[in-house]
Amino acid sequence: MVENAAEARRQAGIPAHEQVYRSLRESVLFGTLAPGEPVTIQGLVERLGAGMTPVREAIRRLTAEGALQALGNRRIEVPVLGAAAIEELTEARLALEPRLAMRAAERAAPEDVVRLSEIDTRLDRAILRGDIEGYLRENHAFHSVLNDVAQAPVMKALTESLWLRFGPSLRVVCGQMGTRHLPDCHKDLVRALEARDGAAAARAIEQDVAQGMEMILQSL
Amino acid sequence: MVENAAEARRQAGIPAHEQVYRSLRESVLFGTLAPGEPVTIQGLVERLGAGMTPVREAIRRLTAEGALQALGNRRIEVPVLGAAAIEELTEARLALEPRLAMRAAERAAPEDVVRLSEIDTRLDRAILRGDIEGYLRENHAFHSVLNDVAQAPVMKALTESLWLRFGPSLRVVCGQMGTRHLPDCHKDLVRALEARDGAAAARAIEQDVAQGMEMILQSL
DNA sequence: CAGCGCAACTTATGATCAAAATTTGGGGAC
DNA sequence: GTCCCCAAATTTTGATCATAAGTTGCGCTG
Repeated sequence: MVENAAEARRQAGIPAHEQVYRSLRESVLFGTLAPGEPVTIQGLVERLGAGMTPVREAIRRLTAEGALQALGNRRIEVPVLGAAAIEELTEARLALEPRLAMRAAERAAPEDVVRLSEIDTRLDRAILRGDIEGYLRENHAFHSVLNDVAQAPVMKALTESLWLRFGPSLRVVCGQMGTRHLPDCHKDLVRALEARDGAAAARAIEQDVAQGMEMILQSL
Repeated sequence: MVENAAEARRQAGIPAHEQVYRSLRESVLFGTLAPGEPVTIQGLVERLGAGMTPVREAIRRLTAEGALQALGNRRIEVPVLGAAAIEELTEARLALEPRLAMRAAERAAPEDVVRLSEIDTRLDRAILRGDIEGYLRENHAFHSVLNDVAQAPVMKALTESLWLRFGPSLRVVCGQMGTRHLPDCHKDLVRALEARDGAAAARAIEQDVAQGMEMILQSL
């Protein structure tokens, strides 16, 4: 990940701070940034070949979104979640995501259902393959598309903030336990969308959230 | 608000970007920043007597929190809320704030109740006085303390993001309608906390949210 | 009303200063 | 003589600024 300088330049038009933001965000969700890992400005400047100001802005943004945590001492790290934090995240997810699923069920067009099915297929393959990053990416994509269909940009943004918070912990859990035993209530959800059954969609997501977060909680 | 340079320097130890952030945040919640108003970096540099980098960081942070909106064209403004946005904000608030109130009721110490009562007293006085900024500040303080008592930092952060989003619109409404007819279910809430009745606390907040947001919705 | 140029603003860099962490070295205790 | 602890020096990292370079939008001219 050192040759990104050239890659970054390639995407001209997109400001550097945005590129750094996306890159860092991916690292939090799917990459190698572990809970408790320190994030330094200068480290990112070197790793991404960007200037200080864009890196700085990206870090502030991700800190505001809860993906990073500013320690008092001008130091920044990936937050370490305790049991209380995970329980709170679960409660917050249960407050928001079933509502989004319900809205999605009321608004889903057939092509949306197709898109979600395709993602779920890829997700299953990633699980069988034991591909952790693939699982994380497709799982996130599934929920992201679902929340797009809900047409609720604010609640989607809040939910994304929650995902950024438990992302690193989820990745650790997957690394420990492999991709077997992962929750997958997506089939139920797709069926609920097809049937335009909001309540069923909400229940499916509720299951998915509860199982996923329980797994994180179990592994301390 | 031009002499803030000296004032800012006085608060040494707190980084400039943090000071700019707080100042700008106050402007969004209680100040004179109206929906649709453009926010320029240079304007803030001059107004606050700060450098570009700290201003830039503060803006990114507030943009991530939804207080500001980045238009595509490198322009930033205070978001203008339509009916759909207000309805979504209402749904999001109803998803989160009653839960926080319930948690607060389960955890409130007597001194917390006292603190909230005091704020509510000042709030009533501000209403009688017709002091809009005072109302906005005390109202926010009331809910902020309540959400602190709930001991749920993540859900509190999400809720703050919602307040930042409707803050400017609420202020406009108050300017149009004065401080009469403002919702105040805080007495019910304080009683519920005293009785440690979580369900009653949730109902009180639900009322408060519904009435307040309805008022914003009514005035377009 | 199309094209052009100006003015305002944004983006990004690198330098500079300050603060925190880490290393290093010396002195004392056992 | 060895080990440990504390303090000074070094190094790493963060914060801020001044400025150069690049966009955007607006108004003006033809």
